[in-house]
Parts: sequence; structure tokens; C-alpha cells
Amino acid sequence: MARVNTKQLITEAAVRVAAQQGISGASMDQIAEAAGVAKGSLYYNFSSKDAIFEQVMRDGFERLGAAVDEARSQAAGDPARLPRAVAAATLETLRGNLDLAKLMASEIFRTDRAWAGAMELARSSVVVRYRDVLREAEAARGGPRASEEITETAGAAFFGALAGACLDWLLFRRDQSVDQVLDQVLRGY
Amino acid sequence: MARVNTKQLITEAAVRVAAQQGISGASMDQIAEAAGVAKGSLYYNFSSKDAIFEQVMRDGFERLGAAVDEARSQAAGDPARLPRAVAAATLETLRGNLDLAKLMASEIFRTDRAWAGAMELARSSVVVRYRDVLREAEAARGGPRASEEITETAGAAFFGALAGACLDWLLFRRDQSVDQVLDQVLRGY
DNA sequence: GTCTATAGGTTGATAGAC
DNA sequence: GTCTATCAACCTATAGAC
Repeated sequence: MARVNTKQLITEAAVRVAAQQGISGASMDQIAEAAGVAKGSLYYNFSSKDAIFEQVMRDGFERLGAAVDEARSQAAGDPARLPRAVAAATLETLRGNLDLAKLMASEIFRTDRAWAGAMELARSSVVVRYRDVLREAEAARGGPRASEEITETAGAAFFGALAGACLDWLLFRRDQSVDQVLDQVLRGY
Repeated sequence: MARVNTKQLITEAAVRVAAQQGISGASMDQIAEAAGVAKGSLYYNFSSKDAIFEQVMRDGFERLGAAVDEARSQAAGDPARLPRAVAAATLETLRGNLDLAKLMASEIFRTDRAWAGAMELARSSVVVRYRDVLREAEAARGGPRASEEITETAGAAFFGALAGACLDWLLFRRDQSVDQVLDQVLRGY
């Protein structure tokens, strides 16, 4: 067994390299160098380059889903403020994993990758979580009609608004606080 | 002079190929074949592969900006319905250029490309348009405070919500009408 | 489990005929 | 202005030593 988790060393290096030049632009040589291992070790720990990035994407959505779940359980008693709590947790997670967030943004609508099926499952489970958050908030404010009217599409829009504002913030206008960004995103939610 | 616009033939083919396999995955051989010209003609009309995709991105943002401008001028007399009019124009434009929309989504937050500077300018001008739409709508409904409180970040969030919902719709759940998607996205705007 | 060396295939770009 | 032919560079993946 390895002294450190070589698999994790490799996926973290893959994220760093791919954030700079995209997945196709990230060569196995560069990933090996960034991870501090030989290229042969990449192929011992993963069956292919695709397998590395499938793991990267899986980890990313899992992390995001866990952050949303945690925010939901913490704000369970106050459904009116649930959207803001979940939005804040999302922004913090993306900020703490900026390289990964950029990568996920550039891959989320690609249907050609070898790992597209696995990614679509993970993406869908996150979108459903956002949909449920909007439903709970609507129910709490006694919305006009039953919350079944809020579909996955609304969840995708909420997620898109968060991701779009967050990356605009972190990449192009960093001189804002989290609360300022939240205020801008949540006008209306 | 060529009998048809070879440059346009090439950029359109580049969009089709790159929508399937990404920009890095799109080879010059494939683009030439899809355009129905020889590879040498690619290099006669464009200085490099990067130059082709810089033109592609420029065209995409220009098309989107023009659609927003047209919707704004048509809805000029009714600022309360401006967001929906602009949102509808955005969805229709993305739907009519789905390959290009996928490509733009996967590139919009990449800062490593040779054409990143040009793309950031184009992206910013589109975000400002959405911000202005939100400001006009807020002013029309006599919003709590001056519209200066609505920043580019809100514009980026609005754009993100539209793009996120639209691509979720067109790629994963096509069994919806434009109006249904608009209803989901605009809850709150 | 990690390493080095190399095979095998693809790519972006150029040269020169027509 | 478009074509064909070709090259040098690069990349993924494998083989085999340690």
C-alpha cells in the first residue's frame, strides 16, 4: 500500500492542470509531473486518462451535493431562509474549489465524453436537490399553487444563476463580499 | 474571390465538429472535411486553429447581443414585461444555435485560450445588457431603491439562469414548451 | 507500487503544384 | 484560392526493470 493516497494525489493534480488548459489540453506527462509521480504510476492507479477525469467529476458533484445537504439540514427549521442558506453553501463550495468549479462548468453540458453518463446522473441529482429547496421555500411562504409546479428546470435555472454569478465574481470581479453576491443572485428567490 | 463565403463555411463546420467533441478534440482534418474544403484552404482563410475559434466565439456573442437588443427595442413601451421578452429571445437564439450554445457554455469561463481577451470583452458586453434589462424592470415597478444597486453580478446570474435552464431543457428534457421553461426560469424575476 | 523507455498513432502546420 | 503531400512534434498507452 502507498504511504500517501496516490489516487487522490493524481486527481488533485489533474484538476490543477486541467483548470489551466482544459481536459484535452492536459497531458498525462503534465499530470504526472504535477502529482510528483511517474507517468507509469498514473496507469497503475487508473485505467486511462478518461478514468481519471471521470473520478474528478464524480468527486466534484459529490462535494457539491454534500454541501447542499448540509445546508438544508442546518436550516431545516427556517424554510423561508433555506434558499439563501443553500446558495451561500454553494458559493463557498465553489470558491473553495475554484479549479474544480471551472472544470465542472466547462464539462457539464458536454455529452460526448466517455464519462457522460455518470456525469449526467450526478448532475441530475444536484439539480433535483435545488428543485426541492425551491419547493420547500414556496410551500413555506404559502405559494399560489402546489409546489409540484416547480420542476427540475427551475432547479437547473437556480443552479445556473448561482454558478454564473459565482464564476463571474471569482474570475472577473473579486472585489465583492459573499453577501453582496448573494444579494444580487437572490433578488426574487 | 470565392463563389461562396469560404470563411463562413469553415466557421460553421468548426461549430458542428466542436459541438460533438470539444474544441481541442476537433481536428483540422475533421473541420476541413465537414466544410467540404481541403485542409490547406483552412490555413489560407485563417492563420491557425485558434483564429477559427476566436471568430466562432465572436460571432456567437454578437448574435446573442443582437437578439437581446432587438427584444429590448420591441418591448420598449412595456418595461414590466421586458425580462420575459428578453428571456424568450435568449432561449430562441440558443435553441436556434444549439451547437454554438454548447460551445459557448463550455468556453465562457476558460481564461487560458489564445482568444480569452476578446471573449471576455464580448461576454462582458452581454452581461451588461442583462443587467440593464433588470434595472429597467426594477425602475418600472418602482423598486425599493435606485437601480444602481443592481450590478453586473445580477446580470451574470440572470444569464446563468437562462443558459442553465435552456441547456438542461434542450439536452436533457425536450418535452417542454418555451413558455413552460420561461415560467420556471422567471419565478421571481 | 513506482519507475524508465519506447512503441504506435494523431495532430497542427507548411511547401509547392495547379 | 484551393488543392495534395509531407513533416516534425506531441500524446496515450504499454512493457519490463526494480
